[in-house]
Parts: sequence; C-alpha cells; structure tokens
Amino acid sequence: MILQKAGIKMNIYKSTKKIILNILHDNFKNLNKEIDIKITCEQPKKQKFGDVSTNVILVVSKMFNIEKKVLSEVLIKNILKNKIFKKVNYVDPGFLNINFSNPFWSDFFKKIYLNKLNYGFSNIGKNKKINIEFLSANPTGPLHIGHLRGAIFGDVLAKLLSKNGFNVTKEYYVNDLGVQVDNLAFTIDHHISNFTNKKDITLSEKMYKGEYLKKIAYDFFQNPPFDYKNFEKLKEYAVNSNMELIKKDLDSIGVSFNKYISEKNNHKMGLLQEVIEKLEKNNDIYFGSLEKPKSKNELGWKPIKQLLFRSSKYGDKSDRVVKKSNGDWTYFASDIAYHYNKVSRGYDEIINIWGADHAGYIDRVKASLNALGYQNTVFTVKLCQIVNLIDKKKVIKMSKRSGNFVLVSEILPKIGKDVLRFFMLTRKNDAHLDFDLEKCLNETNENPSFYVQYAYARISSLKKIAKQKNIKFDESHLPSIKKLVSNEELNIIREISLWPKIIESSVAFKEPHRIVYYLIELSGKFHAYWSLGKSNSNFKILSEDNSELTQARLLLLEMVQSVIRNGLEILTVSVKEKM
RNA sequence: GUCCUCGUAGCUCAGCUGGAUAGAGCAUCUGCCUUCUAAGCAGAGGGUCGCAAGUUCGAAUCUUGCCGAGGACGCCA
Repeated sequence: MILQKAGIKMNIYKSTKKIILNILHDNFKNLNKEIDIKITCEQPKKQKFGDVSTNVILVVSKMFNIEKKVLSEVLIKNILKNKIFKKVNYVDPGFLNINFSNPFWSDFFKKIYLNKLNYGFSNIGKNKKINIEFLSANPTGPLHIGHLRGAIFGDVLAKLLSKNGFNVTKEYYVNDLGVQVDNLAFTIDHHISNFTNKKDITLSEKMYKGEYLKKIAYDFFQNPPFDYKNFEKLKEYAVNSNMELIKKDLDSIGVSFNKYISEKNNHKMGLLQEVIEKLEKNNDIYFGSLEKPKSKNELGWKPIKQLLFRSSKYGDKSDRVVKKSNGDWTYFASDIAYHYNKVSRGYDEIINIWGADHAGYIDRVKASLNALGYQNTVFTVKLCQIVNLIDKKKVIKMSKRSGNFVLVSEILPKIGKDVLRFFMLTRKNDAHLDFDLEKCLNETNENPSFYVQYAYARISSLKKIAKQKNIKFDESHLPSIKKLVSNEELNIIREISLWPKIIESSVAFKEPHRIVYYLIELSGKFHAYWSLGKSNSNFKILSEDNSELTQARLLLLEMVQSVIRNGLEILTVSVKEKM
C-alpha cells in the first residue's frame, strides 16, 4: 500500500502536515528542530482550493526569513516526489493547495474500509484515568427537563472519551445530607402521619410538593419496614426511594453511571476533618470576617466572624466560608472534602459538569485543590446553559417553588430516547438551548435525528435490494473502488476523510456537538448523492450494466453507514434499518 | 458595582484552536416521485458577523472599550 510507505495515517490532514515538516527539515538543515512550526493543513471550504490547503509558505518564510519563492519551489518539487500527491499550487500570499492522486484515494478508502469499526477513533487518551461527574441531581424527586442536558452531555462526553483510549469513570454525587434531606423526610413523615391518622393536614412551607412523595409514603404505610418515627432511618429510606426514581428515569434515557458517591458516607469516613486539618496546617484556614459583598445593601449586612478558607491566596476573588455561625459545615466545605476524595482516588483529570449558574464556584474549588497540593491534576468544568422548554411557540416556565416541573417521564413517551438525546446535543454546551417539543415531533429536516437515521435506513434498503439482485460487495471487491472518480463520489470520500479530525477536536475541546453537526453534514452529502440518481440514471447506485461500479458505490455507502453508526454510537442513539 | 457566558440571514443556530466569495435548517418563492425509501433533492432571494478601535499579510474567530441579553456575587445546596 502506498499509504504506509508515505507515512499516511487515518487523519490524512495531520499526516500531510508531518510530510511537509519533514521535507522542510530535510532541505533546510539550519532550521531548528526544537522550534514548533505552527502550520495548518486543512480541507479548504472550496473544492477548487484542492484537497488540502496549507499556509506553510506564509508561516515559514516569516519565521525563518526565507524567500517565499525559494520555499515554494523546494516544497512543491519534493511534495510531488511523493506518489500520493497529484498537484500542488502556490497561491498568494503563501498557501499551497494540494490534491491527492486517485490511487491515493482508493488506497485510503481501502484502509478505512478494513478498519471501519474503529475508523475515527484513536488511542489519544493513552489509558489516562478520567473522572467525570455529572447530573448529581438531589435525591428529592424524579428527573425533570432541567436535568436532561447535563445528564446527556455528561454521558456522551464520557462515551466519546472512552472510545478514544481514556479510562473513564462516570460518577454521581449523592447529596444525601443536610437541610434538604431533613425536609424531605419531614414531608414523608407528614404523609405517613396523614395516612395513619386518616387526616389530610396540608404541607408546610418547607415541605416538598409532588405526588411521588405521597406514593413513597403510602408504600411505606402499607408495609412499614421500621417505625417511621425513627428519623435517621426515614431519611435514608426517603433518599433511597428517590434514587430509585432517578435511576429509573436515567435508564429510560440511556444514561448510566459507574459510581454513586454518598456525601453522608464521605462524612462518616472523616474526610472533612482530614481536609480541614490539612488546610489548617498550611495556615489556609482562619477565623475572621469577610468584606461586604457588592450585592448587599448597607442595611442587610453585618460582619460576622466565622471559619474561612483562604481561597483568595489561590486565585479566587474572595475567601470562602467553611463553617456557618451555627456550627454547621457549609456545602463548600463538604465539597472540598469530596473533590479531595476524588483526586486522591488517583485520576489524571477530573471533569465536572455543572449548570451555568454554578460558574462562580469554579475558582474556589480549584483553589481548594491547589491548597491541598494537587496542582498537577487537571480540573475541568464544563458548564451547561439553561434549557428552555418550548411548546406551541411558548416558553414553559418552571419553578422549584410551585413544584411546577415537566418530568422526564412525562415527555419521554411522546418523543422517544433517540430524538431527545440527539436534540439535547445540537447546541454547544455553553449556549442556551431551546427545546422545542413541536420540532421533536416533526418528521422533517427540522428534526435532525431523523435526517441522519433516514440516511442510514436508505442505505440499508439499498443493501437489501442488492442482496436480492445477488450483487456482492464484500472485501474481495475492494479493487473496484478505483471506479469512484466522479466529483460527487469523491466529495463523499472527502467528507468521510474528515471524520477522525472531527473526533479529535471533539475530544480536545470536550464538545460532542461537533459530532452531531458532522453527522448532519455527512447525511446531507449522502441524500444529495442519492437524489442525483433520480434525475440522472448514470448515478443510480444499483446499475445492472456496470457491476464493478455498483460494487464500488455500495462499498462507499457501506462506509457512510459505518461512520454514521460510529457517530450515533457515541451519542447512544440507535440506528434504524428501516423507517 | 465586580466577574462569567452569549450577541452571526426574518426566526433557531453551525462556523473546524486566525485563512480565500461567512454556512445550514425553518419561513418565502421555483422546480423534481411510471424506475434504488419525497421523513428526500435541486435552485432563488435574504447577512455593515452588536458597535468602535487595536494586533496581523489576513479577524466572525485574538486584545481593549462601549451597547444589549442571561447568570453569579457571606453563614443555599
């Protein structure tokens, strides 16, 4: 294969870059090999600029003060020595536009065909251990729409990373401690009392609304496992019951976790004391009062002496309270302990997925890790912006107070897991997302998951017909690929050649939405190609009079399918053989 | 007041770690089903990339300032 000889790997743009850099070093011996030469090799938007475009002349002539003319002559001559290239053009102000040769494309195609199950994925992670914590919804009720984005984003990011050689742990932090759990148990207790005394006393202000709690209480009442006046046990019971509801919802949207970490358990192990002591030793904990925050007016604020963490020393804007004036630890204190625990379990990177309203929290957690001596662990936070639920062109307001939440279990049966997941990923995580119910129910281009699945299903139907007609297109027919010379077909191959790059950047930026957009793009190229055969019989995929071309085309579509399958697998969206 | 995120076509949004004439869907208009799935395709119109400077051969992309939207800002979790 000419590819191996030429040093071409799956990402042909990266490989081309390497080839060019080697030519530079071979021909300009005085270039310092240590210096990073930052050139780009990309597929240009316009096809007329070639298959790969590089700014090498521009960059190198400036960096090393070499004349553009000399550079381009040497580069063009040497690039063309390599049989995988067909054409190189110099364009002002210093680009080289390069075309691959036809044998290259068919060889490249052959290579990815033989690798199709893994095509695009790499071992970039080198088995690095990553902990990704997401969702961590409070165990006070089932999941609602507001939870969905973080849950799906986290799940997909984890899948993306693990498919690329990272050793990923998906973690759920259960806040089974504190005021909210007390209130939860009070609510259950209240309901059980009502059942027991056959009364219907209304809930107090603090208690949680929601029929599901009544049901939990009723189940308890019918078959009590212990005396409900045992408050500690009742709290545990309440948390467990709600976690069961949450797990059921998670299961229904295809999200799973490897680990559930209990806050209460962390406390039992004495983590909090351990961490505070460590910080105290470094003089990072002190007793004092904070400056008045800007948000408060003069009247509403009094300085109070309390236990503080010196987080401003580590890049935070202000020091932070770890112990309330009533003697309770703050949530932040507990979180320091939790993150300390996470890091000490030996991860190379900790990823947290939070709602955008927690942005202000990042610096203090970072500060605490630095103070504890973990500057080497990468700590990343990905923020998810709010999702607006839209129905019939109107935003549906949800509020915690009124208990007015649209539950996952209400909405899922209508639209299904696949559409839900796909839709939630059609935006960058830090951009607002309008979750439009009408669009989800649409069976048109407005609903991109159908568009992609439809492309897959169309190919499946072709394969079925080919089978009936006894047209074979297995590995032994790979040589027929050289028949794919039309612009339309090379266009699809070019699009397929971008796949590894898309994965790479999705991993690098931790942005799964890039995959979604790519799949839509690829599907679009396929649909266009398919429709070509409608008006021009030369482009009918199953042409009976030219079996070799037919086989080549079927192999091409097989590749389109496997890229779509690989992509949807990351998203955990199913493929459909028939629609 | 300080900090964070965002501002791209009438609407909803992409824009590949600075590249060439800024892209898609919806909506509007025009075509395409006797033949491989029309849940589709082809074409047209529609943009001072919030505004203004700066860096650069080159800026939607980087920097600064302003305008606008959303969010965060001591003992909530």
